[in-house]
Amino acid sequence: MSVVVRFAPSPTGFLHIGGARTALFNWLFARHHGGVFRLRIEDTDRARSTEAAVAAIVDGLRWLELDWDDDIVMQSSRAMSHAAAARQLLEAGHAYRCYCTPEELEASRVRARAEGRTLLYDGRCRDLAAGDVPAGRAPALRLKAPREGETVIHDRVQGTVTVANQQLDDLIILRADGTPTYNLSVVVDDHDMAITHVIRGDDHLTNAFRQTQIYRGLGWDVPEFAHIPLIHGADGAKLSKRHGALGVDAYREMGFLPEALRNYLLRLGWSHGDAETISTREAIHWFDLDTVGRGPARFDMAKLANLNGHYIREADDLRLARLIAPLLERALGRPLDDEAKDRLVRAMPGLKPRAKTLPELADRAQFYVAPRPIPIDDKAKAHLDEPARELLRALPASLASAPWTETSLEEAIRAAAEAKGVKLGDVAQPLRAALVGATASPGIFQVMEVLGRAETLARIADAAPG
RNA sequence: GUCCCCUUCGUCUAGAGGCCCAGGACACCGCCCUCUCACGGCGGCAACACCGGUUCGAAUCCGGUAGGGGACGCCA
Repeated sequence: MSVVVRFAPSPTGFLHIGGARTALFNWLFARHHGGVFRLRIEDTDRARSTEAAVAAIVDGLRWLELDWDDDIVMQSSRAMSHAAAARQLLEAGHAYRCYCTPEELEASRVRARAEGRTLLYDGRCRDLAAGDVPAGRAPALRLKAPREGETVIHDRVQGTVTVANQQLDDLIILRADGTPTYNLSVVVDDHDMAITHVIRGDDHLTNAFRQTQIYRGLGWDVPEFAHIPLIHGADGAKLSKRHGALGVDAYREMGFLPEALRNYLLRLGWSHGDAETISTREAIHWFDLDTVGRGPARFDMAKLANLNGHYIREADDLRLARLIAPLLERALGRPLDDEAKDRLVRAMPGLKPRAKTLPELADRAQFYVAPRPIPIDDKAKAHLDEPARELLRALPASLASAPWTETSLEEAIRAAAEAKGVKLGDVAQPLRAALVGATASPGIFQVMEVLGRAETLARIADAAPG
């Protein structure tokens, strides 16, 4: 059987991190099985759905490089099919009209809660006699759910889960205004889109039972379900929007690479032996539902940062230079010229192992492209006392005949230090202070090579005039 | 309240009766490398929620307890 899966977010905000993981799992499952990954926007809540949110979701998926197949399906465009299914259910006797008002229903829920009773709908409109139908009220349509027996789902992640039908009430499938509700829309759309596997968050597990009843009422095959555990915050509570869950755009702005976020999300609730850094190729090759864990996982920013550091080190120099250029331009308040951009690319090998995020990388790179005289922080200034400046003033002469490469510069400066009877560090730290303006940086000889002879000598002269 | 699910180091996890007085990764600590800071290498700290049972033998199977989570909308 060929696999067809979907990611079906509701456009009420950004693509949050839990949704991103759901999308990733669906995408990996489809790619692993050579199947189809579709995107459906569940925009039937007209009040809360926005076009901006649709754009944010699409942007988020694109940034994560989770490409979908076929056109995006807007759920709102499928109202006719939903209504037809509702009609079919009504005609087959699997649904009935309910005249209770939302206010009445809410009131009985409040009462039930206060009295410690079940909050389920009691089905009072199920067998309404024609004479008892309230006049002038538009009815909602409810599913006539089985009252006895049990409903069982065979979940690819959660296993076989059974619920007594007494625990499942008659859910509304069509609102009084004729629009379909979530559970009906999902079933009809998944059926029409030929979805074979429904992979979604754990919070939908109870919906799976109700949806199973709808499938049965419609006489359709039930797809396979896989309910993956939710991601929790550091405090162990559900990582929800109101709990400060962030959108993937926020992670992007924090300077995480998409491949790092993908790898991190993948390892949350899924594993392949001891594998930690997993390429997308490997992920597609290895991923399957049966190895997804059952317990919720807590989000750990430190581990994400570590993984991001790994992917920064692996990333292409030009790509990284392009990613941080805008950050540097903002910090410097002016555009970078070609020489500066080129310097950034050549500096990247030395910069990469020293940053875990893009802003950090930009920060560490700034001295390479800052205009002279470069600012020197207090700790660096401490390395520029008079004896140190004296050492610096002698350097240009020692460097005069050295080819401007990292290795020859190192040779020349080591020789100069030895001749003066000082340790290499006694020269290197003042030099670092002069060239970088700070006490930490990539190897100082590499810094010199990247800066070039003219810029290096000029910065030395700035720090040790005379 | 009712129903469902979950429970291995602080965190993510390996583990599917003997390979486990529990392995890896992050974080933390120490050492090494070293011109600084990182990276890297080496080492350390640290967990089978609890109680019963089954078995020659249990992290792994069964039961209970405790804790955590999710769901109960004319939201999705």
